Amino acid sequence: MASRAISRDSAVEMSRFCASANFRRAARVLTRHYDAALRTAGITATQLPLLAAIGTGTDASIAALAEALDLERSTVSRELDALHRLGLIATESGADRRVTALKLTARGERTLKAAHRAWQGAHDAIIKTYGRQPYETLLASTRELGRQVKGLAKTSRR
Amino acid sequence: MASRAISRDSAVEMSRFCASANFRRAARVLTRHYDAALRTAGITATQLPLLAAIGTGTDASIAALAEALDLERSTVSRELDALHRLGLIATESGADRRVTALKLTARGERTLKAAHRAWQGAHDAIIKTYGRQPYETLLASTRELGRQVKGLAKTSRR
DNA sequence: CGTAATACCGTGTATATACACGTATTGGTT
DNA sequence: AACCAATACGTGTATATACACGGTATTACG
Repeated sequence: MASRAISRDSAVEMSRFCASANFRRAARVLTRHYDAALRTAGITATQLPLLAAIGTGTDASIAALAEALDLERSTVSRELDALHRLGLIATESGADRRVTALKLTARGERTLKAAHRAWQGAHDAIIKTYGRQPYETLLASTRELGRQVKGLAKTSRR
Repeated sequence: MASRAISRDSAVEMSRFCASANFRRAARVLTRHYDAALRTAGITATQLPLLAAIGTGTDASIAALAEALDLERSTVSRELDALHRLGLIATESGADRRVTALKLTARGERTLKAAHRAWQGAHDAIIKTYGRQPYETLLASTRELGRQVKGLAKTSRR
């Protein structure tokens, strides 16, 4: 039947070219790779970007982290709960009592260092296989795509 | 303090170059983009690849889908539960009574068609902004990275 | 044949993520 | 000073994802 065939072609097209599907898939594979390496440090591949962002020393509020990482604020909120339970971060409330100022604890600093060693190994393995230059190109392109798609949402919302 | 500065540098390095962090982030942005478009079709950007894979007509078992999409079998299992509850797929058990043979229902076919229209809009918006050729290059590179990282896991497991 | 290895699958549990909604705080207007 | 819009945050609820574990069916092989 023709209609069945058309449906099949659409299915194949989406399977091959869907950006969401393909990037999610790559993200899953990569996350497993880093998770395996980070297990020794006691954190996950999802927690690392948050810990690292706080570790950069730049003023970190929940909203700022959400913006920097393209995460929902509520998601950041819950991730930070986990890091807090692990004793890796501390919260302070400054002048503006709405904002939660975040910083690493001593334990958080140590964990971040251990995580960096583990991360480096996982990273090097990828670079060795895929090549440094191609990797940097791919990373830059991926960032650019993200920026543009994010822009689409903003303009279409008007 | 030197140690503090080193920690900060590591943090910046990981924030910028971590493949997991960067690809997850892109995936989040992309998923929101497609989710918004797919809402009219009544499915999510995560369900679409599964529905599409089943819709290609190729023999689909849970293990086969997991392999094709780099998903855990248990995750596929639960996703399919959702699609089943929505009345979009049907399960049959064939000769080998271990495997669950999957196919779309009539409603599933209709939903897949509607989803394709919505998907096409979201896809076109991306292509128009990012460019067809660059997009295809980026997609191919992303797939290749995924393949290689997956390979790393296999060899290191020996 | 019968048993051991293997393959397919579901459930328990934990983390990751989003959206909708409500609450508290702040800054500017009248 | 009273008020209101904007800002920063948390909770409720649902989906997405993984790993560990256990159960059932199939295959391989001695």
